[in-house]
Amino acid sequence: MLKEILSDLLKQAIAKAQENGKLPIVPLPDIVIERPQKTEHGDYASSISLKLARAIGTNPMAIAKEIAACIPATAEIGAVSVAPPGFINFTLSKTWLACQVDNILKAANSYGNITYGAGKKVQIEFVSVNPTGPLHIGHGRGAILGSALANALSAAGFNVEKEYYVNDAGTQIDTFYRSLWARYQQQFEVKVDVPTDGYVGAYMIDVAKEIIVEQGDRFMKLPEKEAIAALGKIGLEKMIGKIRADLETLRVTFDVWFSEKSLYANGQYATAMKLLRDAGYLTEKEGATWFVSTALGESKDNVVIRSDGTPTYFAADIAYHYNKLVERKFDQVIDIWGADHAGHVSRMKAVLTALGLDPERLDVILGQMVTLRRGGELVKISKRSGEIITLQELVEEVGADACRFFFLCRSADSQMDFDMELAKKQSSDNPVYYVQYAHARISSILKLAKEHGIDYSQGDVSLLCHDPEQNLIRKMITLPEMIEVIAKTLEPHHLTYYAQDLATVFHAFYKDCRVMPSQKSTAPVTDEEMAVTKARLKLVEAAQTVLGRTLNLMGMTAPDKM
RNA sequence: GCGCCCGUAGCUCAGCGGAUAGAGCAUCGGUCUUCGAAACCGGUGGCCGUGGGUUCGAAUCCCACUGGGCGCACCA
Repeated sequence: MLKEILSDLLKQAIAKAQENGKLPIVPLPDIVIERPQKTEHGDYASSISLKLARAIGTNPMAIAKEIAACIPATAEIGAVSVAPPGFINFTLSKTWLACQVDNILKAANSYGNITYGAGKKVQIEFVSVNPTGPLHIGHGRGAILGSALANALSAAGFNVEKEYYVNDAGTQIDTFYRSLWARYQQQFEVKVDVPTDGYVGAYMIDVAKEIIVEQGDRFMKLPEKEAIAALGKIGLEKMIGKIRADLETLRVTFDVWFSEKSLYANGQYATAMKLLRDAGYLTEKEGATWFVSTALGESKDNVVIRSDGTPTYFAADIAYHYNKLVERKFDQVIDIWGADHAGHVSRMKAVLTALGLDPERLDVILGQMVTLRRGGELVKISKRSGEIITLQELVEEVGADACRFFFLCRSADSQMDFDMELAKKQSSDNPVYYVQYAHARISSILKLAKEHGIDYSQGDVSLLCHDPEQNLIRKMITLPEMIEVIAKTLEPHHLTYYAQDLATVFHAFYKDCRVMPSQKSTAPVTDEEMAVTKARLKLVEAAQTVLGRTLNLMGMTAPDKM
């Protein structure tokens, strides 16, 4: 990647300057290559001389000049300059930039892929909502974050597995079973109430009705205990099926649906608990078993096994993470949780330490709360009043593409407003359409070229030397850098900004540079004009590749027409 | 009380140690006889919550304060 090439060049230049006695030998700080905000400062810059100035004790401008003088000429660099207070600025070579168009076309849909991840096994676990109710909009944010991050990490060279942890054990499942049994009986005019702690939502009635359509009243004839278990199991499958279908309409899919129950069946729960006990991190208190998190600097201990002998959610999660890191040997595990689970993070990390694992192997991304609005008006999403807007309703109203873009365009750790009115607008106000429109425009140019039978495969990219063309190429070649940033920070929101920037430079190019020869003109097309057309068609196709890839990473469609 | 996240343009938010702080929307004004005007160009608009500190250099790092959100169960 360019940044590495430049930082290597600087390293060599400094070494050379030191050999020549132009610079004293001092310990080298990290060489950071950054992108200047102002275009007149070039494409890349380094402040290395400002940092060296401290150690050397002379003025940074002089140091910068010495270093710059030792930078050898390379294909990539067009110019090196020094600017106060001591920056070394690099401008990319015009011919090198133009050549990148051919590289992009050659790489096609793999353009942007990098080797940063080195094939490391990464698991991203997200959504993982209890299968006891429908997904709401907050879950949508986690779903999109996870699926886009997975795409980006794959592009960054990681071996990624997406997982949904199904909480199919524990008290909430028992409650779900009893609630469903009540709704089922009600369909047969039995006077029973949904348990007071139960799930009262109308969707439970729908599930009960569905089961009756498929299986009739056969559960009414079973002993109650048996009926609850059998009915519940079917209901649970149906709920999971609904969740899966909801997510699929958002183009969110998983490689593994992992059952919590399986941790008890295969003995891994017991193994994890034994490891903690042997390491001295479990203690009995008030009839329950506690994880002694205070021994690891936490503010309080946590119950792992209740006094009635049942494991808590925390205990299951301990076994689950033991399974991920020890049994399945993921190099890195990323959990995406809602902000309401923030308190769970440090506990979970403490558990890993207690199990003798490196807590750095676990990253937790907390998606902050989402508020819904229509234009200026807040949409209440109170569970109690039953006004809750489900994820399904949101997707139906605004569409999967807009949903994905809007959930993605804010960093996970800031709360977000989701404006349904804006997301639905089919106009320039809406960034979703702005980006997709650029793609459609490109398709339409390429279609026109095809209709005219123009074969541009031999187009000469060195003709692409005008500013609008070069600026477009400049933006395109930062795709790999952007992917690396996401891999390092686990912040997929950069995708949306990149997509908008790319669309902007494309539209600017389109305005300034005509691609196809004018159809209205009566004069015959000259050879020079045709050569430019062919070069620009290559550029346009490359732009489509990069924009399409970006949309693809966001999980959005790249339409040929709108 | 303790912990985590946030406070940047009228609004929604990027930027998270570098050069004159950015985008979209809103607002004001320009641009269609030629590849899609769902587009482009320009103007207005900022004590980057407040106060200290570190640094050659701070919106960015540290401390205190302040406003908002979320946690602090033998719930998940």
